[in-house]
Amino acid sequence: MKSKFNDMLQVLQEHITKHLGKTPERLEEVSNAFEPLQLKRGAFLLRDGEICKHVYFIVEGCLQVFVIDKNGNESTREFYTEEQWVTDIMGFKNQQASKEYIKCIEPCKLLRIHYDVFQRFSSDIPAFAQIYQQILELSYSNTVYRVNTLTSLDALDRIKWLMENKPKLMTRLSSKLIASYLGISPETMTRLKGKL
Amino acid sequence: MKSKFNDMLQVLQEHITKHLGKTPERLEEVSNAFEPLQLKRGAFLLRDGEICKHVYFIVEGCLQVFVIDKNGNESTREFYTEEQWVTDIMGFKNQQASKEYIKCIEPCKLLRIHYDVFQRFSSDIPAFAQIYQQILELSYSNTVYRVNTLTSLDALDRIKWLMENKPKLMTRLSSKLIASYLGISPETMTRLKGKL
DNA sequence: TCAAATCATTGACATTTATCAAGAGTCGTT
DNA sequence: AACGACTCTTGATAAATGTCAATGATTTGA
Repeated sequence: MKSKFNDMLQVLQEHITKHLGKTPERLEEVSNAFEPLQLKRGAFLLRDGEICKHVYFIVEGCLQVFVIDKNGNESTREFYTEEQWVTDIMGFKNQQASKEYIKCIEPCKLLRIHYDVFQRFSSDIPAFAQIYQQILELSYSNTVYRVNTLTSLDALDRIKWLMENKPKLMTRLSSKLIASYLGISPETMTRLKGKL
Repeated sequence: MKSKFNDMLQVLQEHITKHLGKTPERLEEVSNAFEPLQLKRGAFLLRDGEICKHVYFIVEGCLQVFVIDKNGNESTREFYTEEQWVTDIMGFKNQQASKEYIKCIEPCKLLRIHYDVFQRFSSDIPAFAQIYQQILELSYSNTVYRVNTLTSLDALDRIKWLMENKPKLMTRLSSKLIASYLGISPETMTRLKGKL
């Protein structure tokens, strides 16, 4: 369906324009380099050991990035939703095997750009490099906060932190997923919710 | 002492050249924008609530970046040593109050560059922007690993992880500091070391 | 080199959190 | 609408980790 694809591209274009503060040169060329992707709940974009070939832009839906520990439990590093960018950054940059999984936890509409094109745009189009750097800075900053909450807060305070800082995730996601994000078991999650 | 300052600048220049893969243009101009700094063990570069005005390059010594939790305990986000860059990235970029402390845990020789100069170089000198991006990617990647180890490993496995991945820190730092980095109490650290 | 401060270790105990199991509820798919 | 799969909750118990206190060792700065 051509019109749906165009709708998706428009979301991307507006996202880029908003973040850059102006309409960049070659916006059409850049957005046309993206490929649309519709995925069912449960589909994987990446598995442990695979090389991540794309950066994904989320038009609609929610993705979970996680690892699996020695007991087979999922530990979620991050959830990504509408108008966010997802990839395994170092695996992507160096084209090396990932240690993470990326999975759709809702039906998703995505746009993806291939490594080769990404690299070309990064060096050829300053506005593209600039957007990328902004995303990188924001991602880094989020992850820094995440480390600090994980090491300095107990389970109950981590739940409170999430409710205050990412309330939309709390309502959108299952308790089990939230628990895997906070580094606690689903049972503990249930019990602590009673103490709020 | 002029010659010591020159020695410090040379370390910086070699670091930049190595990471860029070539000697960049305007290297002298860039390195002369840095100010040398000698600090005693225990000195603070930044405290909670302050605005970080500089990016620091470590010529010699070790820095601790940490937060203080509600019980007054330090939680270390990261240690930085020779030839690494340190700042509170989002606070620096947006010139907003930091939530972290940055402290010398050894006598330190540092070079620092001021926010205004950093911004100017970032937009004027492509090689400078490129180095900055590399540092950002590496820092982000490290922090991602850190989140995954904190959520997916128990205390003993986190110690093992540190020994395998950052063995120099294990020998260089006190157990107390290591414990605050791993998110465990000093007593637990002592006990688990016996189980290795 | 010495005195003061900090650190590491150990024991006893408290607290937090995980694990296992079972039943009720919910959701998605057909 | 019904089936099956998954999720949530609760209880009982176990394991992991924290806290407090005391002692000896180590380090640091004067």
